[in-house]
Amino acid sequence: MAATQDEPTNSRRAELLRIAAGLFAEKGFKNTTVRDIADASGIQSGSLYHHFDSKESMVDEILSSFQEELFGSYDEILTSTDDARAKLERAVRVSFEAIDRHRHEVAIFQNEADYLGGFDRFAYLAERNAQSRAVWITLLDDGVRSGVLRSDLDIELTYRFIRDTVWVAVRWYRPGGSLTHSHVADQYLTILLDGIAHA
Amino acid sequence: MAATQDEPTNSRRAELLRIAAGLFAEKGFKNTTVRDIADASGIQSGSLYHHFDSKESMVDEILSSFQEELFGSYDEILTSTDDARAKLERAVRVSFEAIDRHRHEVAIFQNEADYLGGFDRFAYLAERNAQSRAVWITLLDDGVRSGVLRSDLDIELTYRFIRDTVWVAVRWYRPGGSLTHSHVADQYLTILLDGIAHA
DNA sequence: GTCTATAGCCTGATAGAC
DNA sequence: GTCTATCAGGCTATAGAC
Repeated sequence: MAATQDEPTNSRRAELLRIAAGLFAEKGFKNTTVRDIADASGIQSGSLYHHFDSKESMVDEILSSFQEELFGSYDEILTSTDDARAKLERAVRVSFEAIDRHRHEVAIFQNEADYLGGFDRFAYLAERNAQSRAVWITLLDDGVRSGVLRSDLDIELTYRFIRDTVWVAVRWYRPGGSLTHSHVADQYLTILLDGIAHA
Repeated sequence: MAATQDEPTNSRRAELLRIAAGLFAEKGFKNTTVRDIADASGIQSGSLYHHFDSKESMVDEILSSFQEELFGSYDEILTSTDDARAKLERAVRVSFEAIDRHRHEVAIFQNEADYLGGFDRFAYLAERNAQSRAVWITLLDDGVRSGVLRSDLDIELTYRFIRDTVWVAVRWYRPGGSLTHSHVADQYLTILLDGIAHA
């Protein structure tokens, strides 16, 4: 996992990571060259290595700091005193919010986790995946137990459907467009909880 | 779009495409080298060029022939005399069946369509995307009009949720595993139509 | 902190022998 | 139809000047 630095001379570094994240999200990690990143930053490729060890270090820092923030939000929900349905709704809303605020990071994780996960350095991605599964399964189990959710659900499949549908929205959601993240979350929760069939 | 050849001396070509499709699906198109494909086929990389013009031609042939088959199935559903709900269910089932029978092709389309779509040669991918949207929007509109589906749905968002959730299953579905494609389709249709909340 | 220059490797594709 | 050998270009990363 990447080291988190303090803030003094940090702004240039952060700016470069922001630019790299946009390119990684748009074109893919392997498909983005250090020259692409340098061009977009207005410097030469060699100069990037004054700031970062390697291209891998860049994506590592992008992903690990994002994950830290996201799982902080999940933990807050799990330890709250809300009922099962409210927790589930909050988890969905927090996820769409993350897409709104960190779409590059989400896209990179969605597209590259499988590939990067093959390297020792990125083993934490698989751990985060397991942690995320644990969060959703807990929420769903609580929902069924408390009678908020139908008891005939295949919990594992339901988890996969929710996870996939929520995160894959990063492919088309654009912050600042005509759709707000909360409208998308509203519509999604309506469909998820009550279905699309006429009652 | 790639030329479709007749069947006489075709089996070696088809075998090589099958191997390439597996690698493209697993590691990504850009990330799979012609040497990878050659190694997996037990030949040298130079020999591949006796069968194919380029790596691009290989993925072109893989994708275009798959799309042809898939859209044939959609057309059958659209022109059938089923009612709106049955058509929607059939479209979902046909899609999960496609994941079962052609998961490499589906995975490649899901992962690479954005990147490949940038080349003239792959412009048909965007057309197929628009065609697919037209199919689903038609089915949903018919559903609302005939009273089978709720009238307060945001049709465009509903379409995206269905499309995404169905196709993204290719990331975890494995043919021959403990889950059958029809079980997955059943569970998915239950959630989609009636929701996960206790009635 | 950025530049120029380049090492060392991997890539897609070609040419000609068998 | 497959092999060997190779070209030309692109890649990450490094070294040293400024």
